[in-house]
Amino acid sequence: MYRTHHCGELSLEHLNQSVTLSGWVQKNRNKGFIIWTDLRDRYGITQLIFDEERTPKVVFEKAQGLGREFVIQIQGTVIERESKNGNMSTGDIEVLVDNLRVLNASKTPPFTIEDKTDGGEELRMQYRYLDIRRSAVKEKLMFRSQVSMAVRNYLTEAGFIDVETPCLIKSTPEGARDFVVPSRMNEGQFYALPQSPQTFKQLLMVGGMDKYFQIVKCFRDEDLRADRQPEFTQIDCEMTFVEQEDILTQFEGLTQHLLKSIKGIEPKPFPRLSYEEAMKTYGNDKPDIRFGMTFCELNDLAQGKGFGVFDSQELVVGISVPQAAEMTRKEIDGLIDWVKRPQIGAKGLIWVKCNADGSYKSSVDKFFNGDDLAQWAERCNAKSGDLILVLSGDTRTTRTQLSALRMELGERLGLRKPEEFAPLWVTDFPLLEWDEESKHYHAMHHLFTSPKPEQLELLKTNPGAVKANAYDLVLNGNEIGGGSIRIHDQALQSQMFDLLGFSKEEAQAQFGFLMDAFQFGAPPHGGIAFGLDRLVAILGGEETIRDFIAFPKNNSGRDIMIDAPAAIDPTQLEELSLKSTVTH
RNA sequence: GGUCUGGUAGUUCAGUUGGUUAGAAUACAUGCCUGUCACGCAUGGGGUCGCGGGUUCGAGUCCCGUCCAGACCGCCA
Repeated sequence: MYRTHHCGELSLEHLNQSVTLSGWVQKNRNKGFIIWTDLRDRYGITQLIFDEERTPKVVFEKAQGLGREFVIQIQGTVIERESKNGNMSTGDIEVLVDNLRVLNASKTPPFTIEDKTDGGEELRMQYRYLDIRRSAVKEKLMFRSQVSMAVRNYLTEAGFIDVETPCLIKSTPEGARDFVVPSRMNEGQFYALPQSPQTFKQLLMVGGMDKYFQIVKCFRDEDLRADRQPEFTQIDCEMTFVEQEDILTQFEGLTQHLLKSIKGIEPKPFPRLSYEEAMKTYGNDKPDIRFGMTFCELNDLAQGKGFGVFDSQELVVGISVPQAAEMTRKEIDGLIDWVKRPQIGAKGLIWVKCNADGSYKSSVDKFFNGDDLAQWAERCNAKSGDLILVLSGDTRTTRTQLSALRMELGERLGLRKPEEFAPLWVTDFPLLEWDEESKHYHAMHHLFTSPKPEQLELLKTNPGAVKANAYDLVLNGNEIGGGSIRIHDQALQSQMFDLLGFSKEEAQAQFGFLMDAFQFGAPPHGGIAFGLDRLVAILGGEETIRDFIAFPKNNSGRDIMIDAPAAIDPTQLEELSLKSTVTH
């Protein structure tokens, strides 16, 4: 038997008991006459003691040879410490070792296995198995397991059935690029890995499963970010005989359950914003509503006063930054440079200081007098001591730019508090978006999203104005879930494919199976999918998902531990009917 | 596809206007140490300054290219 106890459980209750422990050597403190060894496993750390007088000589000598990360098994007696350590749960006791067995030696690890490791990102990824020994990573993985179990429990309780859908499916146009897998048995043909199990879950509804969920890997071959991996996990859900309201209620319930069971937050109804309101108020369809600085449009106040920059623009819009009037000229110039960076791309930034004495000082004093600026301040709900920042330009771009500025300032001013959670629904997304490049509409959510039923006529005359029964769940400025009521009518689905630029033949070839299914009594249905990695990271108070994934890929989509992707053997290529493109 | 930041000891980093033998901390090794827990003290080993080219009497430092990593924009229905 390798152990009678783990390394996190011994206390004064176990005094004088003989115990067997196994684990990793965290650290040796060798004082010559006495050696303390911290023994670590998943559960904690227990201090071992090797003593010149009390430990058998052979064992004491063997202990001299222990290095960091050696795997050992010891047998010994639990004794009370002479000097206790209040900082650790096992700090009252130590184990006086009688017997020591080295189960496996270890090379010196390339970085320290500690909470505050000295290891850089790349090194930690290369030796991820060592990184996982650190409580920082280990606890994130355990946290993820906790969230995922809470999701399963809630959905199972609510009558959802967990069904697995295939990973080897068919490549589809629209949306993200697919990862493809060559088929050996079908020469020249390829499977694709699913970007989501979308069509399958709809077919499960046609199959009468009523309520489905799956915690499932999805794959998208697109560029990565701190919150984006090429393979990621979705909580994928679908329900039959539901309207939008039913879905929102059900999954607001799930999210509240998670907030309550994981973070102890009492449930409150989630605010709802239409897409239009979100764009107008926050310039963003995934607003962080933990802080204010909402947009105030100033066109009527700022135009026609002789300031040419404003007069010619579609939108003049500002935010009021609380208590920022004290900013120095240099700091404000810093902000101006920040919005002028290519990533943001603003031409400039107008500022108005609302001074404590009630006066105003702005970068456009030549064009606007105190009364004008007072009106701006009133519109922006700016109080004395606040700083108003104004951008102008075409509506879409300007909103995006001001939103980026708002988020940056929220970050800098410490308003994006990780332990505060502000969920909301964003609803009434446009069904379609015009794409200049391809000269046709593409689906804003996805191909199977239902238009608002009352707007079916509008679909024929002005498709761009049609709203969808689509909704996103937003948490702290991140989209953590999105879904829609689906089309279940073959004719309407066909009309959509048409609008999206599919020919009848293409639609039949790509989605014939779905159109067929719709002709055999497809029920009304809808659903939602949550990004589990993101959800877990945000609940954990972070926005980088990487450490919540056991073996993540790097920025370039590589797994540097196993060194994938990699070239494959020419014979393997031949077997797959693929020609080698590598020339030697 | 693009923008920005970085690459110097096992590791994390410092390195001035270009100038002698490239430093610190930590890790590692050896010795000492009668209660450590970030133990302490002493000694020691450890460097192709990412790679290639250029400027210069002289390059870790300046220039060009390239590779790698990270953040972001595009992209991600």
